[in-house]
Amino acid sequence: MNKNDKQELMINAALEVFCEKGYANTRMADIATRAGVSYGLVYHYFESKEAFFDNIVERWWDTFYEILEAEKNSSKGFQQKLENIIQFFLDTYSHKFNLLSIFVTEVSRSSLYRTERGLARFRKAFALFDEIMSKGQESGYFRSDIAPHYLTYIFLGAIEAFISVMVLGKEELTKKREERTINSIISVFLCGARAREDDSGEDAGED
Amino acid sequence: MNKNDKQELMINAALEVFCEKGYANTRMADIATRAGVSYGLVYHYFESKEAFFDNIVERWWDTFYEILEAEKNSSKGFQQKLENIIQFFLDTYSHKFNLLSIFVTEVSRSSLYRTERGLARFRKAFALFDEIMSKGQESGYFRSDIAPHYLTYIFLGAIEAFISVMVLGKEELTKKREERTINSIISVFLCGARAREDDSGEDAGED
Amino acid sequence: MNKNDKQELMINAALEVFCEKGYANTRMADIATRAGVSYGLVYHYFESKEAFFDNIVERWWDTFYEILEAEKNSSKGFQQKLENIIQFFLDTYSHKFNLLSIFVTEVSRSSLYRTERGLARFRKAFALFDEIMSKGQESGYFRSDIAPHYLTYIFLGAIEAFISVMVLGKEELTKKREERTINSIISVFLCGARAREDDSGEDAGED
Amino acid sequence: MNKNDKQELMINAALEVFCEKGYANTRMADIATRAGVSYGLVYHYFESKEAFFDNIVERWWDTFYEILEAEKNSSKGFQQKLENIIQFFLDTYSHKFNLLSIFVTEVSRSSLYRTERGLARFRKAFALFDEIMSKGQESGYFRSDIAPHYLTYIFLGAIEAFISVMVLGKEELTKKREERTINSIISVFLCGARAREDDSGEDAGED
DNA sequence: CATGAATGAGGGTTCATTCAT
DNA sequence: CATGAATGAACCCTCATTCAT
Repeated sequence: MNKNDKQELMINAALEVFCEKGYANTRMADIATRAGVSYGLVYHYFESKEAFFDNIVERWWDTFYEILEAEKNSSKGFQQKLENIIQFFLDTYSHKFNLLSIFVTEVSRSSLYRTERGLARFRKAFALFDEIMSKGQESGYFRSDIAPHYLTYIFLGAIEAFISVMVLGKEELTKKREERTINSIISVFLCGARAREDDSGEDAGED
Repeated sequence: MNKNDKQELMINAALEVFCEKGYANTRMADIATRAGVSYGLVYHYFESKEAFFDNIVERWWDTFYEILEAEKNSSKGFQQKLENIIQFFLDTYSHKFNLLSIFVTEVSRSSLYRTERGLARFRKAFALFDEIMSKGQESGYFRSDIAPHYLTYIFLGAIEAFISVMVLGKEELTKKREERTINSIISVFLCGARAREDDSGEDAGED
Repeated sequence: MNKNDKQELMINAALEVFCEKGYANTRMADIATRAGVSYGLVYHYFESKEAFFDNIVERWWDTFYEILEAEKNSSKGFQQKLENIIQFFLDTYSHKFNLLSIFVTEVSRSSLYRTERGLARFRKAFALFDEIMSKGQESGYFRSDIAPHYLTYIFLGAIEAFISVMVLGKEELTKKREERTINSIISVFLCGARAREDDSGEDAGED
Repeated sequence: MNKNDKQELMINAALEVFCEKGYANTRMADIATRAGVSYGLVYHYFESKEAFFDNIVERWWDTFYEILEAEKNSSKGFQQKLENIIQFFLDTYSHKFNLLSIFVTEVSRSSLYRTERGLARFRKAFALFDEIMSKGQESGYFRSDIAPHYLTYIFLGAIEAFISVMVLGKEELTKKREERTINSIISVFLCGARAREDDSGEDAGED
């Protein structure tokens, strides 16, 4: 078993334990035990508990930045971009539940995020998102009477609420539910929650 | 100084310290020192650190339930109800910043609330909100093709995002900003983020 | 309610609580609560927890000294003296269970009995007992080839074993059991546990 | 220094400190200091203060059970069995004074042993002893008109009284004193404290 | 690299005792 | 006398981190 294998083992163990018990209630010993490695070995790979946690969290942010960057630069329509971003969260929920759970329950709370570094991560994500929103406004797709970062708050806040509820309830995510989630967020975000004159219950079509 | 005064002193001290350092990094001694009382006295009034924190958190929930209950039963229009709820958060931000900050960074989504009791509090709030949304659908105000709790998620998620950003940035809340926040959330939630046919880009400055 | 009433209330409460929970696990607050008096009042009557306990224990010793003194000076036969002493323990078991229980489970163990004062109490009781045994030897009733304090140890040790078992088992003490206990101890102490030549399985207790 | 050495070091330190100060007045720090190890190491080997103490106490009981079992099964005469048991206590007094002292002052009759587990240990010892006494009765060696467990109480009570006095007085145990102790207990237990007809230190009828 | 024994600063909690009212 | 709020020294236990092997 080489270096990377062990490290991977520990990271997966950490994801599990941090997710189950939360950062504060997780002991380094728990991670070592779960990973099936010796106690002290954890410190060969990770500087400290905080650094370990940070390492994990950073992976989340990097993938998030990546998707945002990709969507920002993609030539797809704006609705598609937004759908893709929601889909990213749903995929993460399905395939990396622990990671997303940690993000939802620990990240904004962690003392890590009382640091300048933590805040910077949020800002970076928001900034990327703002660019998408701005472009959408410039292109005439989004209304321009709302500041782009306000649009960001509303859209991301909505996603986070859905994800939080799912995570806290450990709810199963079916294909059907995925669709409903995406459609609901997209439809309300784009067209609003008001009943329309001609409302007949149809879907929000666009692009 | 009577019993309630001392208790109030401690609660205010706790609000400050929990807000500044977070639950995990707050020592009971910090609270006692900040309150200007002796170490042991804290335990005269509060069973334990957790019970103390819970006591504080419960106050938040109770005021939240209260406003939700009030709006649910009020005969005002639905837009007004939603505006009042946002206003409640903004008022809390202005006048009870510490409390709201604790809610945002420690309670909402926190692993502290993986307990049945914590989840029950969320459920109760969501249930109250769902009733408002359902009524709005029944009355034809809100569109009916979206599940009422989905509307809840989107609306509350949006608010929470705004509040979180404000809290993390310790941003000052001017009257003007209050208005813009309310208008943005309400407007997007009700009418959507899409540019309208007759949209001419006016209104609501960015910044 | 006058001073002595309150004091009596507290002493009875203390007997109960010390007996139930042991010295170390008894809080002054427990005693006050049990006695139905206010927290601080205990300190008007008793210097400290240790002094309180000591006060209670002293009562035990004083009654014990009294009976020993009485039996020492009585003109009754030696067997009768011994029976009376056993009877004293059994009566105390019946009527002052808590007191005897505390003696059995706490006194020899207490840090109070690592003090010179505590040891002095034991010595005083042993000294009184030794006098009885010595007189019995002088009078030819007890064998003289065993040091009188050795006789004391054996006799008191036997009693204490019976009492300890009863206390730990919270066993009920019937009249019949009292008799059997007295007869057994007396009979074995006086005549030994060996089967006698003419042993035919008859009851314990000569005379 | 290997694992067992350290553990042994701590156990010996604990025996000393528990013996000197009693369970309640012993701090884990005392044990660590006495053993010359760091504070935290104690918890590396022992779950808790109580578990540590229990571990020590269990060793006592196990050696006691062992000797009782051995004597129960031995083919020696009953007097020899009883002598061996007394000898066991005296040997323990000489070579493991701390252990015996802890047993006498902290365990036997202690409220620590109000637990079912503690009582079970007593019962097991008594049961083993009862078997010896019963066999002695069946074989015609002991009188049969006394319940075997009553014989047990008297014999063990006598031993415990001797040991307690020795422990509390920290008395030195010479070979001569050992003999006298054994002879006294055995002689009185088997033959009684009454002066015999043919006693040459005799007489003076009484009663 | 790997192991797990060793360290020790902290922090929550208890509770005997004091004291103002 | 009575009350119970107030004090603060202990003390158990945890656990991140270090280090000898």
